[in-house]
Amino acid sequence: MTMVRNTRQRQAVVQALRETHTHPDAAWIHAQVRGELPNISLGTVYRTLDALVRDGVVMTIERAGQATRYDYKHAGHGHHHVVCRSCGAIYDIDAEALPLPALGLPAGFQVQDVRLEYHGVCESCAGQSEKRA
Amino acid sequence: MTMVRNTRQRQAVVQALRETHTHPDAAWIHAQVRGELPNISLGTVYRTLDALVRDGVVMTIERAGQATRYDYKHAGHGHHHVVCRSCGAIYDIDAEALPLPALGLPAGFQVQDVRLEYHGVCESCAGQSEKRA
DNA sequence: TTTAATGCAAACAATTTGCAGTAGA
DNA sequence: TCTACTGCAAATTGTTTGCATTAAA
Repeated sequence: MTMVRNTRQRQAVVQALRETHTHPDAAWIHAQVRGELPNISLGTVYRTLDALVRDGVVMTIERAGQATRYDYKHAGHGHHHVVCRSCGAIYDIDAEALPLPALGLPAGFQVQDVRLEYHGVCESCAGQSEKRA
Repeated sequence: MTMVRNTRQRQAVVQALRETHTHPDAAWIHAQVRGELPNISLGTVYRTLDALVRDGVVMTIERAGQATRYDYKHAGHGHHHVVCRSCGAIYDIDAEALPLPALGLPAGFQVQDVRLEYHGVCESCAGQSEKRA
């Protein structure tokens, strides 16, 4: 019943995510996609990204106040994230072994996404005491 | 040189965090602490929480758009979080073995916090298709 | 045709910030 | 005393939403 439409906007957002190896935010994706669809709205980008997250195609790195960063789940490339709290840089760590669903989950809980994040300060930020990003 | 003062506001925030076993947000903590310090501002609560996170005393569960939830790191109680994307409920999972810092971190990166989160839908939300929280 | 998805703009909500006054050390 | 911290209020900023319109199926 819930029918999903394969719109050009959705295609463009997915393509933009596939093509980058960074961890872009909604505004970056919006700017990117505008190259092809000049009238696409930021609202649509957000709605599309939400749908992709629900579908499990994309995962997020979320920080209070900061813009959410999106990460297309390329097949086979399981990885975790290293987040610099100072400059906001995000690095990938290949997931040798995924810390898959533990025992002890609440009864009936359906896991959609497992995220392992290392938060801290990157080398250059540790050197100088830099500002936020 | 950077001197930290042990103010009553800071004490009250820490105490409030210690006393609860939930994962409160800044507004809840603010309301709580007002019992003792009626004039404490929400801004101060935020600044204090930021400091506690920097000190490694408190960790956060962050969700875009949603209020950040704070979690006092009780000694010995290593645990991970299970987050319901629908109702926002947060459950704890005891950390049998902490997935400690992996090999493969960027050179010079100083890890301050490791977080393992299971995102998905809790049992009751899965039953009905409920709304966000 | 049918209705999910869009663009636009306004609305929201969480968080941050500037500044003058307060209170730890 | 000295200056980190506070309260207040205004300002930011990421994200969401209502609604009339458009375009997939």
